[in-house]
Amino acid sequence: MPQPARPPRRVTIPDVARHAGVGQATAARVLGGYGSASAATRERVLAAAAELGYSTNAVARSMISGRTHTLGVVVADVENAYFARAVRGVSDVAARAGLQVVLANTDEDARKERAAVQMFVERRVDGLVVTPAGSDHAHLDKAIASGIPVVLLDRALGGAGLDSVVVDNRDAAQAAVAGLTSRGHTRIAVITSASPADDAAALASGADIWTTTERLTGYRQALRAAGIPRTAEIVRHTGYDRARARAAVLGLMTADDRPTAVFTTDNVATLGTLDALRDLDAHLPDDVSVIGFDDAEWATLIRPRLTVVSQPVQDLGGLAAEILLRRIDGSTARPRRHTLRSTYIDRESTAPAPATPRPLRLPPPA
Amino acid sequence: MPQPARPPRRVTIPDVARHAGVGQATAARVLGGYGSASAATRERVLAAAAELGYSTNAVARSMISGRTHTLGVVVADVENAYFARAVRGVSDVAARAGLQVVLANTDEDARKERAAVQMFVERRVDGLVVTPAGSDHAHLDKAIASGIPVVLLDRALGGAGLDSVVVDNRDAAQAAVAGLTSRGHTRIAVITSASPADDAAALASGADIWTTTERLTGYRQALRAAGIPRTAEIVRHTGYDRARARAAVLGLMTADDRPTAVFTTDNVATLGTLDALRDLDAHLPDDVSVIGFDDAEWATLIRPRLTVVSQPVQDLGGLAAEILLRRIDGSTARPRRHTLRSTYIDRESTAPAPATPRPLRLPPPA
DNA sequence: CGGCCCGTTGGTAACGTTATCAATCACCGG
DNA sequence: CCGGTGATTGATAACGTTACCAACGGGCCG
Repeated sequence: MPQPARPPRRVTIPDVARHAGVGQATAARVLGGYGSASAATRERVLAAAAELGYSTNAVARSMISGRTHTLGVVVADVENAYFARAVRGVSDVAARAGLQVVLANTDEDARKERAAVQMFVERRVDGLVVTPAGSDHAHLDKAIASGIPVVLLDRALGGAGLDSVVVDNRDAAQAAVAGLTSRGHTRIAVITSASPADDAAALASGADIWTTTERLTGYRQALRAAGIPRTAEIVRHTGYDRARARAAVLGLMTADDRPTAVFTTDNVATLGTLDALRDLDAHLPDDVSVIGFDDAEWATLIRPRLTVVSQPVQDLGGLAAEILLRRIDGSTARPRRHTLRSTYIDRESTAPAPATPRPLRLPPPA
Repeated sequence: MPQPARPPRRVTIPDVARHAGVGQATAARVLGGYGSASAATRERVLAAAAELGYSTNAVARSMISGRTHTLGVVVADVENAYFARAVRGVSDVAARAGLQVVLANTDEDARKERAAVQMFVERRVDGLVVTPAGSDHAHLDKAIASGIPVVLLDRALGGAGLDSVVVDNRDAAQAAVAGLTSRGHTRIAVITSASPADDAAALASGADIWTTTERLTGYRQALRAAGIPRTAEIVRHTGYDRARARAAVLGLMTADDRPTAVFTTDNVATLGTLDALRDLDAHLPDDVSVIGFDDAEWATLIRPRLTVVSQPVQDLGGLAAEILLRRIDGSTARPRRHTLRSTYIDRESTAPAPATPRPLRLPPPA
């Protein structure tokens, strides 16, 4: 009888109590591990429970305790290594506290995000980790209003009065790009998944909304600090799309006065950039220097090894979970932004700018 | 008031009913979307609900319906791209049916797996996708006995009478290795995460227990078919550990009569293998041919592009979810093993065996 | 020896839904 | 004008746990 024929009637506390010859409440106390019971009765109840194959109904327990021992996690896409690591970080800390993690993927779609958050509210998760896709946070406010603490991951949503866990995007990007300018690079391209609209908004308001716009700001600050004029900025918005990133770099590198360095603001952009440079037979780092944001398992596999800004992604997730646990415990500390340090890992993909950049051309298809 | 001061009393159906001036049952029918109600009352109730900010309590609903609209997924580690893709596959299909996914990582620890499964049973998930860490399945049988359908992912657990979703490991491995032997390779190493004990057991019994042992069997069959004696098999069991895989390949390649080809049975082994070959300054594919099991985003990034056996991992997860949905719907079809086809992607990392293999040495540290 | 405190025990009321069922009402055909 | 049919409505009983409270008995202090 390998798969369930029909949901068999489940053993409940009254069943166990009857079988053990004690009152319901007593059996409940023993099985629920609360209140008091003599050693003798405890043993009788436990024996009866084992004999009958009793298993706690966590749903009923949640119903009354108001706790589901569950954390909702809303990310763009678990398939992306970045989010996978973050989820793992949340999951580990949560598991240690006896909570489980429920997952939702949004694919950066604000509608899906709202639906997921609402579903989590209905499920009465104990806390919510969200990587917001849009700047609207009405749905998150509603969650909080209904008693569910929320922590933003990777993106801060300035002024929303929410806890958030992010890395020092601007400083890290600035330091990385400064390393490029100090080596004589003046034509430095940045490939980013930030949308042009967000970029423009950030630029106009002076306030950074997104992780990626923060990194762009860092890039711009570094250029300015090196005395490079604004007109020499080379920014390509390629969305969250490896092929578009490749195409953009291809275009950039085959034009006159091509960039001698590329800075990418996320892993997908990095992948697309390296695709293009490989296809162009570019020799890294002599022809082009590359710095990627976010480390990857393959970063040390390619030649030259990729220089990156490495983020403590798992810690980010872990910290988010810890903040949530504290809030669940009743903390009413003022919500704030928690910033973790990223580290610059200098490997082999940067070099001084070539005096006269070698022209790059796509070889004709064989 | 950014984070919840204190869990506010929640609006319930009786509240809405009172406010709308109708009976509880009527309000419940409207809000629950079942039974009948006149257009006028429906509107009144909905208005009252909106005004009061009512939100369904899914826990109470589950309590009575017996459905949690939740799937439990037990994997070794979401951080691993393979499992991340599988989880995504499950999640997508589940989401389309209105179910959410609860995640548990086991790190291949059978104890953690048992704990996770038990927790899922207590939570009354509607179904369970499990990547079993050990061959013991008592805990899974218990889940099924309690009415929760289970589908095994990636690993079949022969004879357990469970549904499982796997790829054609043996055939795919055999075909891949046969491609090597047909190109004149006779010294072909395999780097695997399978434990020596499991390998020996599989070899002795003739039955394959694990995905990885199946791939080993395919390797052995290919060698036999090519007339290569058993004594010429080169198998290294490196566990689930990139560094150990690297060390093993380092040892293998610097010995006399080194292998001219390496076949890896999983991505971690592939990574470690490529680490070693890069450190040895091996020239792929002339010095060594490499075939990896499981494709990766970086496989086309390295030079030469890596030849792999590609698995439809996301489909694997999706199919597992579909089977579960059918079982939840009441299907009592005989449990069986569902095998999906993997595809051999011939890229650039294989070549004919060199007549006289160039000796490989680790360059002295600079 | 009486009064009191405390560990133990069991009955029963929550928790917030859905399920069941009887009652009511309007409408229709005969 | 009456019996019947079907839609609409509301009271009330589940679901399986934990919370609450009163009752009981033994030991200890005064």
